[in-house]
This record gives sequence, C-alpha cells and structure tokens, in this order.
Amino acid sequence: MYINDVSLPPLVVAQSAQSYDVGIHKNQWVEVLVDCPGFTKEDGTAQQEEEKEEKLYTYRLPPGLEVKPGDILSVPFGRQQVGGIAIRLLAQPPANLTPENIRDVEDVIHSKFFQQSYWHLLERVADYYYTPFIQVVRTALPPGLLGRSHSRLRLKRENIPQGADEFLSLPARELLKILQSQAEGDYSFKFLRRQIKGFDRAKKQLIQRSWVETYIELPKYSKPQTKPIVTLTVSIPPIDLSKRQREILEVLRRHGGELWLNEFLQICNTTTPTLKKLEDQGCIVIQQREILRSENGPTVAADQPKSLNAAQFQALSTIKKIKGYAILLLHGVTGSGKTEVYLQAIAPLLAQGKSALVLVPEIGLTPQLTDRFRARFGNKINVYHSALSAGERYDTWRQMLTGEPQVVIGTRSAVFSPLPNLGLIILDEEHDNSFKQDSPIPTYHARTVAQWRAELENCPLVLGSATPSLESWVRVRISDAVSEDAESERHGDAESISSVFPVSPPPHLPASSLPHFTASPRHRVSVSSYYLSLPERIHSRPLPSVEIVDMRQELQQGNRSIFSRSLQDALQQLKQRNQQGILFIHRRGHSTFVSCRNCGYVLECPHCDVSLSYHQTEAEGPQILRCHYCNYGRSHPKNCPECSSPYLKFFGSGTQRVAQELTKQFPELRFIRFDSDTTRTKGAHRTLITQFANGEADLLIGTQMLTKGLDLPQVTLVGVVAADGLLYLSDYRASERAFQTLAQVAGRAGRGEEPGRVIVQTYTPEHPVIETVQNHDYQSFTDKELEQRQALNYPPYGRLILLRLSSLDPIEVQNVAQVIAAALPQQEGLDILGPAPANILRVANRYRWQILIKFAPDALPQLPDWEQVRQLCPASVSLTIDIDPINMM
DNA sequence: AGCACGCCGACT
DNA sequence: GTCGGCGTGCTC
Repeated sequence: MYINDVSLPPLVVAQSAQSYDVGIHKNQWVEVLVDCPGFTKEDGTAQQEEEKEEKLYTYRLPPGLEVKPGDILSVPFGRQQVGGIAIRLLAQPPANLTPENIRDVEDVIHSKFFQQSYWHLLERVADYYYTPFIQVVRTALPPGLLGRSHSRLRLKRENIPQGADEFLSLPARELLKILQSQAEGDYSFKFLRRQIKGFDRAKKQLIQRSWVETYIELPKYSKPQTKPIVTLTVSIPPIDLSKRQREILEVLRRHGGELWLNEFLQICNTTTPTLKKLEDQGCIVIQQREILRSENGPTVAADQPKSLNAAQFQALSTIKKIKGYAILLLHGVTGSGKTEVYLQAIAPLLAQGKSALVLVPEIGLTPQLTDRFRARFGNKINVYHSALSAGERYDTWRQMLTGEPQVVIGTRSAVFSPLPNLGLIILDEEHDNSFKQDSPIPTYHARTVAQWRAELENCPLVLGSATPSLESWVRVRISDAVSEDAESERHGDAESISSVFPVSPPPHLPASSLPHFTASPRHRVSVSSYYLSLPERIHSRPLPSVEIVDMRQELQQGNRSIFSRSLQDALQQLKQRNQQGILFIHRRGHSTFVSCRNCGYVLECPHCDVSLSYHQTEAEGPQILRCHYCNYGRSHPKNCPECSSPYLKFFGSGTQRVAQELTKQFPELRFIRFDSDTTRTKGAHRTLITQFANGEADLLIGTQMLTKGLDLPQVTLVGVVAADGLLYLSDYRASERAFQTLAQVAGRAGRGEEPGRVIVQTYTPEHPVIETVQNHDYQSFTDKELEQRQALNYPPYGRLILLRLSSLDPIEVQNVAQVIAAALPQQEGLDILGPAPANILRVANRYRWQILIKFAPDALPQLPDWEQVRQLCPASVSLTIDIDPINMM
C-alpha cells in the first residue's frame, strides 16, 4: 500500500549510513511524492484510482542542489510545475527508466521539517480518513508552499482587426468579450472555464487566429520578507574617521550594535551614502534580515496570574502533575474560569522551553480569548487561522519551526502546527462541531487528530467545555462502570483514573480495511484519563435562572407575538435598568420541521428517532415529509395526527424577522445584529462586540456565533426566541447539539456582578432537553441521551461512515447511490441506512444523495472494499467518504 | 490539470 | 478520402 512506500523507514535509511558511505557516488536521484493535478476535485472528492494513487516519481538532482528526504520540492510534471516531497534518495536510477527520461528537480522550496512523530501523524490521518497522503500534507502546510503552475490566457490586441469576429462561434465571442473587458486581457484557464461553456473550443479558435496566447504562470511561493539591517563590526572605531562618522558608530553601539536601516537613518539624521562609506571602511555591514509578519492584535495591558478557587487549583495541579500522554476533560460550567487554568498550566511549560497548542472553534469569534493570552504571554503568542494573509500564515508557520517556546492559538487546521517540543495541547470548547471538517478531504476531526498528536508527542491533551461532547464524556467517564475507585472520584476530587478504551488504529493497515475496526478489544490501549470539574462560577456567582415559556399557552391566551409576555417584560426592563441583553435565534437555513400549534406534536419518522423534514419538490409540487436517514416519506397531513387540529405550522423565523418584530414592538431598543450576514468582513466580530461592550446598543441579536465563549459581564438577559428549531433537527445529534447550544447561550448571562436571567420560549416545554437546560443538569441529560445512543448503536457507541454522492444529473446520482448501497456487504452488526437524498437535495446545481453506514466497533464487520465501491461510481458522480460524520446534511 | 493518442461521424 | 469531435491514459 502506498503509505508503506512513503513511511518513515526509507527516510531514516537515507539519512543514516547510506548517504555518506557512497562517497563520491553521491545520491543523484530522488524519489518524489508528487502533488499530481487531478488528485482532488474542487469539492474535495478524491477521484484518483488506486494504482495511480501516491505513485513515486524519480527525478535527477542537478549539481549544486542538495536535497534531503522530507524536503518540499518543486518539480516539472508534464507541462507544468508542481509541488512534491522528497521521499528517498537513490544512488542509481530505477532500471525501468532511461536517464534521458528523468527530469531535474526544479528547486527546494522548504528544507526538511518533518519530525518523525509529525510524519506519523500525517500518515495516521491519511490512513484513518482515507485520504491520499499528499492531500493531508497539503492540509497541514500553509497555503502556497506546495505550489502549482497555472495556465493563463492573454489577449494580443495588436493582432485583432476591427469588427472581424462574425466568423467566430458564440462561446469564442463570449470569451473575447470577457478578455477585452479587462485592461490586461489576462485570465486563468480555471476562471474562464467556469465562466464559459465550451471554453476549450473557444480558446482554440482564438489561438488559431493568434488573437490570444497561452502561457504558464509559475507557482508563486510565499517568501520570507526581509529588511536591511545595520550591524556594527568593530568594537573600537579606527582613528582615521571623521567626528561625524564616530558619532554615528557611537549611536549604533549604544543601540546594542544593531539597528534597522530605516530607523538608523532616522535617528542619526543621515543618508545611505554615509553609511555605505562606513561599510567600505569595514566598520559596519548592511545586510538583509528576515522579518516575520504576524497579525498584531491590539496592544493589551499585561496582566498577572489571578488567584484560583479550590476547584481551579485542583484542576491546575492535576494538569501540572502529568508527564506524558493523557487525556483530561476539564468540565467547567460557563464562567467557571477555564481560561485561567489554561494560562497557568502553560506558564511553567514555556519556562521549561516547551510550547503549547491551543485549539479553539473559531478564532474570529473569540478575540477576547486571544487578548487574554496576549496579555499574559505577550509576543510568545502566535495566532494561526484561515483569515490570516498568506504571508502572515507562512511566517507564523516559520516562527513555529524555530522551536522557540511559544503558544499557538488556532482553529481546526492548527492541530497540524509544526511545533517541535510540544508540552501540552488544549482543545477549548471541545464539543464544538467546527472542529470537524466536512470538505475537502481529509474530513478530519481536530479532537481526534489532537489525541493522536498528544500520543505521538507524549504530552497531555486537555479538553475543555461546559457541555462536553458525549464522545469525550464516555471516554473519560466510562471507567466509572469498570473501575471501583472511580466511584469516589465522581463526587469530587480530581484524582487520576486509569481507563481502558480504544485510542487509535495502529499506523498501518491494509487499504481494504478501515482503521475503525481496530477499535476492537484486541487493540485496546490503556491511557490515563482524568476528569476535572469546575462546578462553580468564579467569585461564586450563581448560574442564571432559566425560565421556560410555553408558547402554546401564549397563543391560547391571545398573544400572537413572537415574544412572550415574559420576554416582553424583560426587554422593557432592560432599558429601564440600563442593562444589556442577548437574543438568540436559531436560524435554520433551509431545513424545517412541522409542528402542531395546538398540542406541540412534531411529526417524526416511524423507523428512526428523528423528526421529519418538510420537502417541497417544486414551487407548486406535492408537500412531502421525509426522513433523511431511511428515506421514509409521507404526505403532509392536513390535520395533526395527534389532536386533529388544522393548525400545523412550519417553523422558521430568522434573525431578520426577529429584528423587524423588535423594531415594531420596541422602537426604543438599540440592537446589533450578529450573524453571518453582518460579520462577513475581517474584524467585524471584534468591532461589533466592542461596540456592544461599550454600551452602544442594548441588545445583541444573533445566531450560533453568540454561544461561543463570549464573555460580556454586562449581559443580564438572554432570550431564546424559539428553542424548538434546535430540538427537532433531523439527525441523531439534535438533542446533544440543542442542549449544548442552549446551555452555552444561557451561560452568557450573569457573568458580572448582576445576576443573570434566561428566558427560553418553546412549544414543547416538556422536552427533556428543555428540562435539563432549566436545571443546568448536564449529568442527567447525558445519562438519558447515552442510553438512547447505546440502544440504537449510535456514536459514541457505534460508529458511522457517510458516503456522500453528488452529480449534476439527479437520476444518475440516485441510481449510482442505489447500486452502491446494494453492493455494500449485508451482515450482522452493519446497518446500511439509505440511500436517501441529502437534506438539501440540490446544492450549487448538484444533486446529492447519501448512504449512512452504522456499525458497532466490537462487531468487527467486514468492511466494504472502498476501491470497489469507487469503481461503481462513474466520473460524473463524485463520491466522498466521510469518516465519523457530524454534519449529516 | 493539460496534453497526446486514438477511435467514430460530418464534411471536402 | 480527411477534419475534428471528445474518451482514455500519462505525466519521472
């Protein structure tokens, strides 16, 4: 299998004895893992065939170019230049290739940086998520490092006669028009192909007439930025210098013998020729020095470690005690001071010369967190996320490679930060779904990868959350059932418990089996896991009181507003008391559910524990309710099946509607809308939050974004306009997600001196999620939910694989989905759900179907041969295998 | 991705 | 008879 071809042993061999023993017969050839074009399509679907996959190509090393295994290279491939990784040096070219057929390595883009453990990490990701290795490398590297050349088309205006285009085909005329619309008349093939149907033919016509020419744009690599620096080279200035020259040297000496050229010129009020002269006399040198671009946050005042309460102290000392790989779940209620624990856990590591990695859901949403880290650790903080410019990302990445002790705060992809000497990984808000990548491949979960990374680096992993994911909960607490001494741990002290559970697949498996199945008892590895609880808010502030409002009663009592009387009162008081509030709206996009306004009954699938989604195939077409798991469908009933009321209603009110309603009913309330529409631009989050924090508005109206770690002490009121939209999303995680979101959003209230108040409006107040949210009762919610998951064999007990199919042809994709589903092995312990149309059937003109495979990890079912599955899939239908899917839409 | 090679239908 | 459509395969 390919992974073996690129795995570490050859790298090690090439580095050791072999490379020097060959003496003058130096290794003149290198095998390269080439980033072949066509490996992945734009939607992230792996389209390659097995035998094409990860083939190694041999290149010659031109004299003077030194290459080591692991180096990132630029090599010619066909007509273009692409990126690749040097895998192994060869003293002789392979027998099946004649030397004249071997091309030269173009350049070394980046010198070896793969540590052994890092390489293993990438391999494991490739293996587990069924992704070509090079694609994983691509994910891990900053964009622009693995370059690729692109073909472009350029207009030759001088060759084009006036009004002579009547013999051109329509697409060719269209193409000409686009090119002429731009001053340079220069576009990439990729862009034009998207714009014009029949681009290739059109291009040919224009080339024939020599009206355009094609050329190849070489890959542009991120380069270090440099700046001239002046360095003093003599301790005592020579005697034959003028007074002025001596003055200048004295200034330099007083500044420590080194100054940036521009600063130096300014300080001495002198000119470059003067310095040139001094350089000629050998007193100074002027050279280019690399500078690192980095996103500089606002300057924040330095702060000092804060004193901890007993629980924080207990948690911190447990973290500090641990040496080596362990998983710690830091379960702290909202506002319990998890961040302070992180900060104090990291401080001693930096002093020991180690680094720490802090992963957060979405960095733009949590400027407050990065500010706190900056305040504590100053310039040792590096922020890494997708909103950085290419240059900033590249430099941050280089900064990590220096190995200086530092803290990297980043989103999902930062789990691949190339930090040597990692002492601790923290995954904050570990329950958050944005740690999972849906596309492109690899469809990895940062929590899973972080576990592997912690294991390979032999360092602890701290998972922090007020509402831990069931996966993490089970992982850490499962030993309660097994080990007896864990019982005492449940009630207080965060003592170490050693639990036994599957950790990860062994590194190398045959291609035909997925690593999942290694999660069988045979492969269980013992890992220390710890449960750390912060049950109280800091300064013993109470959790907010949660009021549940039954919207059915509101309706019965004649209130047709989307705001209950309770919420209306609270909003009114807000202004009077000069306090601030948050309104949470679950804007659900397209999916919707059907509920009876009279009795609250929600239509559910008879075969699955999910609510039915409302489908309207055409504008005038039939209304159908459908299950997205098993494809059960039924017509939309006229009356409620439970109470026969005709008031069946589709639910769905977004932020806009709430804003409208608010303006109408409370014109005096100033509000800020905080959702993906209003926070598009860079820095908008920070601006809006700052505005709100400065009291420029009374209310913040927004979606999920509001739930993520916002710490606004002035907020006393949190209103959830309609909790129901969260409760009946049509997948098995709906309850978990609803509980997490509601608990998190409720947790925004009462973080300051004033106590908080939460009002949750719902049509189903008796829903278990609502009850547990009201009582802040994580434990009972979890117990109930886990019971159901276990009964139905859903994660964290069972495992899932989702096959996503899409095609431009609605019939074809459906047929292929059926063929594939039929070809999957029928057996005990392996459930195949579907094929079913995706929740939103058509996206960007593609029709999407999916097949869900559910199985028990212990059942060791025979896994389908994915290559055979792929072969059933014609080129026009793309297939993505999503391992451990979270987003089922 | 881009290009060669190669096999069938509409024209000179 | 040839031109040119795009279907399949290869790029060290």
